[in-house]
Amino acid sequence: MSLNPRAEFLLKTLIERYIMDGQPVGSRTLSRQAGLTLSPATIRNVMADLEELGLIQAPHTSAGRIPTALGYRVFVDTLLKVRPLTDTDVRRMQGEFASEHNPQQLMESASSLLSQITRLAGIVTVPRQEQAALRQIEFLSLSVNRVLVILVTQDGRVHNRVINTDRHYSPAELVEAANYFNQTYAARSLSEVKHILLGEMQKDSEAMQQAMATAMHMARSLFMDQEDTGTGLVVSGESYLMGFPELGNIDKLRKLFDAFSTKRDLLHLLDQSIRATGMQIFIGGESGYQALEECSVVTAPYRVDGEIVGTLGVIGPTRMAYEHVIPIVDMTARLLGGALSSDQAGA
Amino acid sequence: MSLNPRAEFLLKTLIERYIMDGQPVGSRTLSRQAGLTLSPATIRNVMADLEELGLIQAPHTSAGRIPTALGYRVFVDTLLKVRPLTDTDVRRMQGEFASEHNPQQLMESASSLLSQITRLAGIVTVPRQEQAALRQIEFLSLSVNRVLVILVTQDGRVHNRVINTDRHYSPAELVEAANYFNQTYAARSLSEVKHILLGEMQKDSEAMQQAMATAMHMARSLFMDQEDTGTGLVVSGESYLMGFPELGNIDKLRKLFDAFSTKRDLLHLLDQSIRATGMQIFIGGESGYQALEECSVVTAPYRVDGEIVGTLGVIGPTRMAYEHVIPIVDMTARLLGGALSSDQAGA
DNA sequence: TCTGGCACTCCTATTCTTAGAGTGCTAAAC
DNA sequence: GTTTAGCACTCTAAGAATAGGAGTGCCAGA
Repeated sequence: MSLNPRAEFLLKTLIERYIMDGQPVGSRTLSRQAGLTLSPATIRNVMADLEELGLIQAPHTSAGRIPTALGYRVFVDTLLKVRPLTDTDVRRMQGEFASEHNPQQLMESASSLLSQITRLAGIVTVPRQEQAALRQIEFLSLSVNRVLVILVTQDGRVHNRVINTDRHYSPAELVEAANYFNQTYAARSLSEVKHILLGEMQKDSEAMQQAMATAMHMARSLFMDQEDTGTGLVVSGESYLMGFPELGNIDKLRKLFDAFSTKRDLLHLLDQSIRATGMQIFIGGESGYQALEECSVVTAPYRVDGEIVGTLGVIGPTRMAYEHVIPIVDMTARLLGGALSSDQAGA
Repeated sequence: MSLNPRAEFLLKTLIERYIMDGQPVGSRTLSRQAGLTLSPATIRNVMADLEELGLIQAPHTSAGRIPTALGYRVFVDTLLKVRPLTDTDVRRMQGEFASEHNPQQLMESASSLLSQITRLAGIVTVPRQEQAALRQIEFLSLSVNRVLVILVTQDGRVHNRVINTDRHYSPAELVEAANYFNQTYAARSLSEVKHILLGEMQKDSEAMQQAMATAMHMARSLFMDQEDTGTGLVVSGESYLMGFPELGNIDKLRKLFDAFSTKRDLLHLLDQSIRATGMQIFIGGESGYQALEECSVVTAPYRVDGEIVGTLGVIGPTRMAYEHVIPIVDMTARLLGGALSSDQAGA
């Protein structure tokens, strides 16, 4: 695909214009917008070329042109110059995070910050419990045969789970078991712990000391019993999406909202992007999910102490102001990561 | 307002018909629907009377009639015969609750059950922490000056809060403090505890024994620091609302969704209904919230061990199938209450 | 008190028309 | 060779006109 500079410039201008007002862009408009001393006729020739290349298309014979998904792709990958955030912006965003310490709330702040600034739907994946490292575990006797397990992970989140036991455990037993657990498994990831436990449990339980046996028993109920309860996804500002005419069709909106409700598809998509180390942009159908047909998703992973633990980003119509959105998503990822890390370091 | 039986019957039939297909009902249609041997002309006379009374209205000169809010009110209060749920239905609903024990998940099940069955938006208020009685409290040292407080309320919910302390507390101190707390305040409501604490703290702290002092210190941070974190409202199935043509206007939908997002107004409304002991139905503007303009809200409080602790219900267009919705909301409230109570009793 | 009939109103859907925007092509100008 | 002006053509969006239909209110007679 060889584009001469003029064609590139015109493509860029056309897309920027289209992002601005959502109307198909005609040759006359473009010739004015571009600021070049070229007549509409010349522009038309270039536009015909761009159409040939599949970068733009005409909704119908006598409308202007709109970018195709491929056009956006080229735009985003090679033509777009993001404008860095001003210091004021950064400080304002920092302010939003400064007041929070609770990890869950930090994620909610991040999500609502994203949606408020970009006026799109903000999404933040909560770190997978599996990947999080264990910091501390405690067992509390709730009643005769119910034990509350409190599990604190390295990222500072606290998880509760009530497990039903088949006999009564005394508080002393539970404390001992927790101590054993904390000594043996601290700083390992939960999936690792699970794995080791599976091995340990093969061994003859007769040989176990009491604390260890109790711990094993708790662990079995804890890890084998059930999946993580949370949906692992924080979403805010969905209703902003209703403002966009290209999503005006109730049916499309509905699909989108169902995706937010079920959250499964979204999590899938975001799981993909957690593997990438940097910003990712899914344009239109690229994501492979029907509900996101006319939407783009801009994501960035965030790190806690250097380790990627989750992803955040926004969902909006393909026609979104990428040059604004991208630095905001990027900065939010940094800030959230920073807040979670320092939060932890400061502990 | 004196309605003769025939007029009542016709009003009932008209509303039922309108709820069915959403079209204004004309005299001819009504005369057929009602199954009475009355000519359309006669019906028209009756309809004119009903219009005079403000129970129905004509959208324009030559359309049929549709019910007014007042009409719905009369319908719901005096004409409606709810059809009880079949045993099969009840059993199926019970099934949904049987698999869950965690209170938070029970509420989510209730909400999604409501929305799935009624195809409207389901809402469940989480019991206010303030009202819940304290069952157990524990303090866990997370790091030098951070303590994790675990608070278990009578309804079985577990709350975490991390508090920053100004000095380090040893595990032993924390255990002692927790013991003191549990002995002194168990089974009192959180607001009561807060109140008592305020009193205690007036006393000369010199006179306090160590455990008590530590407990007081924790308590101050715990209760004075911050509001409850959760939004206290579980919502599901919002997207069902997009299917209704009367909410087809994107702007109206948007308002509604914003109400779901902010949740404050909804909580207000539901707070009202928590004071009523039985089912409540808000029709259209009655609720006083603009976002609920063309919506009705059907709510029922649910009880845990005889005590009303929260409300649940559905939100849908005024034209909803009340005779279906009402028993479902009622039953869900019973089941949720039951599940939470027995869950507790069985502990 | 109920009913049939009739004139009237208003909405809805359809068709037709028009104005405007934009294109592609060709031939001339640079 | 590239750019431009001109022109015929296409398609849409919006408005005007029209017809059909549903439903009403009222009156007079059963």
